[in-house]
Amino acid sequence: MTTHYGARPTMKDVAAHAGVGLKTVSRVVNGESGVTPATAARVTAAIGALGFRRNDGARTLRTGRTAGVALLLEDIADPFSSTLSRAVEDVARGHGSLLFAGSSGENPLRERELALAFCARRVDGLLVVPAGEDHRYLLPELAAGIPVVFVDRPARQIDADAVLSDNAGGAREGVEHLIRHGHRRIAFLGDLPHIHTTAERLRGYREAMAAARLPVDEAWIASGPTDAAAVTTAVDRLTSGPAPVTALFTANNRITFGALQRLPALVARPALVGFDDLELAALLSPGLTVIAQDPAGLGRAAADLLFRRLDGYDGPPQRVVLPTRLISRGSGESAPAVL
Amino acid sequence: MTTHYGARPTMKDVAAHAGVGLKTVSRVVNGESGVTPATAARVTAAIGALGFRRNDGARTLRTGRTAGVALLLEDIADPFSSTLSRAVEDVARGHGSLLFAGSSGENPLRERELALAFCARRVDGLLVVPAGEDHRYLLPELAAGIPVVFVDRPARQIDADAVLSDNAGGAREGVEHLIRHGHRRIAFLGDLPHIHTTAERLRGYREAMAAARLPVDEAWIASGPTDAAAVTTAVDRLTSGPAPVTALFTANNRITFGALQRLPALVARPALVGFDDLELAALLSPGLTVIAQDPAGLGRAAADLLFRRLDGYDGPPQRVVLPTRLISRGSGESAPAVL
DNA sequence: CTGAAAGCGCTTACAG
DNA sequence: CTGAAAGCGCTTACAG
Repeated sequence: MTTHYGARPTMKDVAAHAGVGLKTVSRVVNGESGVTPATAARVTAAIGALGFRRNDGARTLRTGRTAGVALLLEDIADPFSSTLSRAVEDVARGHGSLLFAGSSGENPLRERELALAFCARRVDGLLVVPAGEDHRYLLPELAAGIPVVFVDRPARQIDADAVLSDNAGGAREGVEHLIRHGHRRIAFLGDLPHIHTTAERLRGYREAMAAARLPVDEAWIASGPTDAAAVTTAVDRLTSGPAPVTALFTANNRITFGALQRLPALVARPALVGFDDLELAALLSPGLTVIAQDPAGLGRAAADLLFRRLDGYDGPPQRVVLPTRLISRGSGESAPAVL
Repeated sequence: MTTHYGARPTMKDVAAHAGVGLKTVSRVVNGESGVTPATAARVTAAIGALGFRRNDGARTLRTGRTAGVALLLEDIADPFSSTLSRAVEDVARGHGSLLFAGSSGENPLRERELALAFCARRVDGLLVVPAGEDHRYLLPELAAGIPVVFVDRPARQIDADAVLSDNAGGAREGVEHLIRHGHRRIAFLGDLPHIHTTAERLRGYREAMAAARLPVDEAWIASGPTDAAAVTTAVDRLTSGPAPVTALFTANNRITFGALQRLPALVARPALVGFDDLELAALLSPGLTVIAQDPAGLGRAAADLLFRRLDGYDGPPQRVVLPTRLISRGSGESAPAVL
């Protein structure tokens, strides 16, 4: 090892060390044909001796392809996001591509900042679980040929590829399930109302209630922050008073989690169906009934679409919708405590 | 927008459009001083008109700093990994750095492949949850001044920074807890034995047993694959026969998860303490007693150390050990069913 | 089979 | 305050 601390050998150094031209080193490094075994051996030896590693940044500058894609999530620490992320990584790997990951934290400014930083790195493509309300800032990138696929929520103000869950259909199925078990007073607990998935799931809730000709008291709809304290407050309000609800539909995993924490403290435990599965759901008593999404499927479908675009597919923006799945485990099958 | 599909405007294009020199554009883009407001305005207008975005790859080539760090995990979909990842991301963000993430899948070849790919991108630094047995392949990178910090497990065959949990101490505390509640026949269920954390946790188990002068039957130690089927088999074997164990110490979250699935099927439910916390642990019946690690703390400490190195700190390789925490919730406090 | 020249899009040093 | 030249480490297109 003759490298100095902080200095990396370049192809030029390798060429000098091996006594060949720069282009010959390039050929060996890239496995191109047309180099005699003897020459190649000299180059290989020099590479080893100097600890040379090609600078892919320089390569990118010349070839234009980064071999990297970026994934923008709400929060990588959330199980939904991390499962999706892993699926994307696996697809990217199959295409020889590395993954940049960033968490927007549901902050539109941060989303934009991250997306543009990735674009400045000239990633080959972008996968975005959007937080923002306006994605026109991506127009120059799209015009420059960087494909962008939206995941979980569609783009706003621009027409772009999107891979989504059947949010309305899933919520409808969940609420129908509660109705089928005798519930008529059913609460909807959702995330912030402007979020696309919240709106869609609420739509599914309303559709199910309407289809069963059940009136909806607007007081049954709690859409807001999803921290434990907020959910506790909402659960307490909904399950108390003269005419409490007998069932809860919790519209995402954080809300379900919050509600589960609170339920044991209640006198009459309401039935519960949650949107999104939780890992230990089957081990609770009662088991947790959910509308399960397929985060890995979303990630795969989105990444597949992105790489098809990178391979030249040039059709109009697509919208892919993946089905959800009802999993009955007990919490959603109890009859109303009060009739 | 006058950009053509697939073509990105460069500083040269902006300069021509604004009727200024290249360097003036560079100054405006980078917010350097010494440009009249009028000139700056012309440049800014040209940037907007052309949809120009600086190519950070080209910038990197000249400056040598990538403003990106890489994080190599076992599996980003695992809650431990994803929480750690988010903490690293937050620290990186504070330093203006983006994050590359990759999952090695506990495969040494894949780890090496990913690490070298990140190095070829000339990331500023590397954070590694190692899967491999020999990290000498990183020597040229370290020599070139790329700092590498190992997380959760130390490097092998090289001397490098490492941020670890107190695995032996945590396991010892968990097993002592079971002993304190009357258990004498305690099983250890671990991951593959060659993994550093497995070995350390087993060491803690043996220390606790020895300190209490309890004999250890080697048949009580099951170290191997952590899939549900393997864990089920192990649990069944350990809890049956003429002299079953009365308590289980499950040495990571996947094993705890597998054991929890199986316990309801057993006649006599053994006590259980798991290493790593699970999200719904408090809602199970009985609640799950665990030795909790601090994955976010590990990520933060490792990232802090990495950025200190990037800021010039040049001390000898450090080893940081973070404490674990016993959380009693019920499953670890039941007395032996059989005495 | 081999290599010298030009250029990718920036920044660094320098000169006006 | 402004810009022309050189160069970062590679690959592309050519020539021998």
